[in-house]
Amino acid sequence: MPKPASQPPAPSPATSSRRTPARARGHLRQKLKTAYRDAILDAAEGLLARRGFEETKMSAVAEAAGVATGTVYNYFTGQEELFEAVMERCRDKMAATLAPAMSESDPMRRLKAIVTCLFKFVDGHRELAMIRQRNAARGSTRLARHEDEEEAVDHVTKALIATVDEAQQSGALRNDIDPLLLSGSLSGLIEAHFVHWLQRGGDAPLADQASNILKIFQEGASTP
Amino acid sequence: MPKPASQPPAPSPATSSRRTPARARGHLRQKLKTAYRDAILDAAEGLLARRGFEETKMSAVAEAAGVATGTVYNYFTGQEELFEAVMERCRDKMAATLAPAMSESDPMRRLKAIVTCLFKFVDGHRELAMIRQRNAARGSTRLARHEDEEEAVDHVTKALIATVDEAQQSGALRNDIDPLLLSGSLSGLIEAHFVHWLQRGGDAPLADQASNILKIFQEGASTP
Amino acid sequence: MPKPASQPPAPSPATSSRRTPARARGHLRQKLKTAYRDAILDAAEGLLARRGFEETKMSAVAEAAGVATGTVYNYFTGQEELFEAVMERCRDKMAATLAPAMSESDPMRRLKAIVTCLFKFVDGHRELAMIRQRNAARGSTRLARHEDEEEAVDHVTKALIATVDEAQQSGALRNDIDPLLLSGSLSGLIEAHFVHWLQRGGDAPLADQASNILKIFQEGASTP
Amino acid sequence: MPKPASQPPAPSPATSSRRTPARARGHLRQKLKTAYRDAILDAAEGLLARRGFEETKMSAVAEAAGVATGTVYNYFTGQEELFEAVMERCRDKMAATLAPAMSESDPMRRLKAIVTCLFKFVDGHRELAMIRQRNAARGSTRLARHEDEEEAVDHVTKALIATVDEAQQSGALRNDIDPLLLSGSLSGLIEAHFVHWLQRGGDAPLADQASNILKIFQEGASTP
DNA sequence: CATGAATGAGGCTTCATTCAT
DNA sequence: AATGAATGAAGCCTCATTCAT
Repeated sequence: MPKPASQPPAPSPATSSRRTPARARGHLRQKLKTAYRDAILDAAEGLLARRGFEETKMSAVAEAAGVATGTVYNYFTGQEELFEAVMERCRDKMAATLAPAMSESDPMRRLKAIVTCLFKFVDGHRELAMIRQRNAARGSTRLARHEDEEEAVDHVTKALIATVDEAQQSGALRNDIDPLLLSGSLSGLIEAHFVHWLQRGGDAPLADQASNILKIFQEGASTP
Repeated sequence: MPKPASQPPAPSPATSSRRTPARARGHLRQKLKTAYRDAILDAAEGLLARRGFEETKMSAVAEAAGVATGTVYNYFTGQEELFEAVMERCRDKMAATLAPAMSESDPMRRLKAIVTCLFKFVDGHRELAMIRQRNAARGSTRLARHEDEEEAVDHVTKALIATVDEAQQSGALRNDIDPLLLSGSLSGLIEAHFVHWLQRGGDAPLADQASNILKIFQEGASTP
Repeated sequence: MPKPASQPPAPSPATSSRRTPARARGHLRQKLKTAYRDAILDAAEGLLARRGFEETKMSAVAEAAGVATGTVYNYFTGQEELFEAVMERCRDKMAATLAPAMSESDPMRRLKAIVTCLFKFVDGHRELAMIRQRNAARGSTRLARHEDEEEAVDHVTKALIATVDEAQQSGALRNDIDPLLLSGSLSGLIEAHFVHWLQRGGDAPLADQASNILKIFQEGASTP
Repeated sequence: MPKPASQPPAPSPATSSRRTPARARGHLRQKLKTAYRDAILDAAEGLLARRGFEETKMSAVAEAAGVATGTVYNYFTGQEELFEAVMERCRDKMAATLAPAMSESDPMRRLKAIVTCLFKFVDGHRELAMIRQRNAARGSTRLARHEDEEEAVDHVTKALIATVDEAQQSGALRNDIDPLLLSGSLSGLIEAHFVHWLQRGGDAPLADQASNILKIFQEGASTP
């Protein structure tokens, strides 16, 4: 509706020359901008998860988002920034997902809560989860490439490390292993379950397996 | 060094184009071909490990191998086949490395032998190992991509699965977990150690940590 | 400042959409239109002088003018017409600047007056002057491009040609040289002084040098 | 002729396995490379002169040179380097053209020789000359842009400045004018003649007009 | 009309592959 | 066969222009 000629209330005479109040229009614009931005991010996220970083062309992202190629560049300066934004949003969502788990005070229970949260997240955001996994690989290779660059460790990884460390100090976990290595081991177990789940088709809910992981992690694989 | 071909005596310049009997020449040819092929594979392997799949250009491979770009295409039909050949050779070397471990009859001892062999291999072929890790990530994403394609599971992975299965049946490992998941967990632990080792700079010998892994795998991380 | 439009009294919010009688409103409209148009031209002029033709983007012009990109297209059909309009306005201003000089009847005095006017103009409108110089180069190359296109010779150039011609016929200037070439020579001298002035930083008033130019033009560079 | 099977002289048995002697082949390659490079430079030169810097697309250069787009990038890293190379070759040719004039010891005669050389050059290389002129404009605008950048003054300009300076010190040219301004004035005169010549169609030989220029420069335009 | 984001044609550049020598 | 330059398809990005609000 471009021209609602009658302005019944006309709240403020000063702005009466504008058909739509500036504030409302700005709000609309803002919403539209966010919608576009999100659509692009969503499209990129899906493609990144499905095809990987190198196979994700800007034009494909634009098409998937239902916009023109140039539009993408109105929201992101370039490919790198777009992908980075996807990763960041991914990290943010993961961090948000993790938040409730972090309030658990007992370290072992917190570990379990973390894993449960993670898997709940994966159940709801398979694509994001796949990106995260890819990026983990990317991360470790980058590490090999520029061994001195920034750490950029995942929020989740950090949480695991801290919690494992705490559990070791509280005597709940064995003390004869570098906490970094131990938390890495837990990460490896988590990823193994994730991969296993993917290979199974990703149908069954993953969250149920959190206790499985911790069972293995805590008790080991030997016959009890 | 693509040209180790020794030129025997070369009796007379006039007949030099037919110095060698046909059979011997064929043999020489064969050797030369193999030498070229290997040089190219070696170069590709190094670059793949160092720069990754997407950053490894055919011209760079050629240069690193000391041949012309076109030559690469005399030995491989294209980039994909070349990289595939590198991966295959990598898998073969891994399989060969694994062979002695497989002769161990007791499954638990065999598991430890496998891990030890793996880490010995990594100590000696860091580049190959890095490729393998990269490819693992690649593999799992590919899996997602063409979920119905070839299995292409690693020899090592197969060995682990079979051995874990055997150990479960012999009662050495807990029976309440899918053998695929259990062996995947072991793989995850192995990779976690590998990554940890990479992050530490990859200096210390990795083989020493085989027992560490199995300790965690068997006993778990809880305080004994 | 595209909006100098003073809003008279604005008697009642309810009738605010019809504050002004139609004729007055038309007048206002006209003024507003001109104000916008001028703002855009001014912005374009500044950017053209500063960044050059190829580096001057429509969006930058709009921003500098304080309007939206699309608005520019309400006043000019496109980039070419806008730039052409800038050039035309530039030519017009030059012509206006030149007017007083043209009333001088003696050709030699008129030449000096023209040069003086030119330099006064440059002193006051450095940007326009720079555009004019740029366009001179552009012009001569365009000439080469579509050798048959419009003449589009500058008003100043025309004035110089006519005056030089007159001076030749009056015997004040040598007759053995094509008047076009002779006036071109004077133009060249003028431009040389302008460039020299630019390279010196463009600080000192340029108008003082008018007599220098005419000295060289009339007497030549040899020791008197 | 790819396979001249008979190698009559066979100078050195060691290289007999190569059909074509390495040196000869290298020579051929070198020649071909130079031919390509020159073809590209020539094409770029023509387009730069005809269409200008901003209108000269890489693909057009390639097409004009009769090569594929990518080929251009085998010889120049990018557009900037290509254009720079054209300009450099242009400068070099100009410098070479100027060389004989510089051996003249008397400054006034040298000035005339320089102008004559310049015009001879223009007669033979109209395109290069046009590029030079464009670049002069470009140069002076660049100057305005980054007023502090490198000087990058033309060899010709330098020669003129030095010679004019010398002529002033020898008393042949008036001393009451900044030598830079005086040589600039001469440059302006030269360019004016060049432009005039272009506008006349560039048919008549330009070199004949060298004396005209110096006449004006030395004696001025007033009736003698 | 003003707005300013969407559009998409078009430019520059890269690199896997081919091919004449 | 080896060579290495030529090729051109394809990707990223810019920016003049359009158009819904």
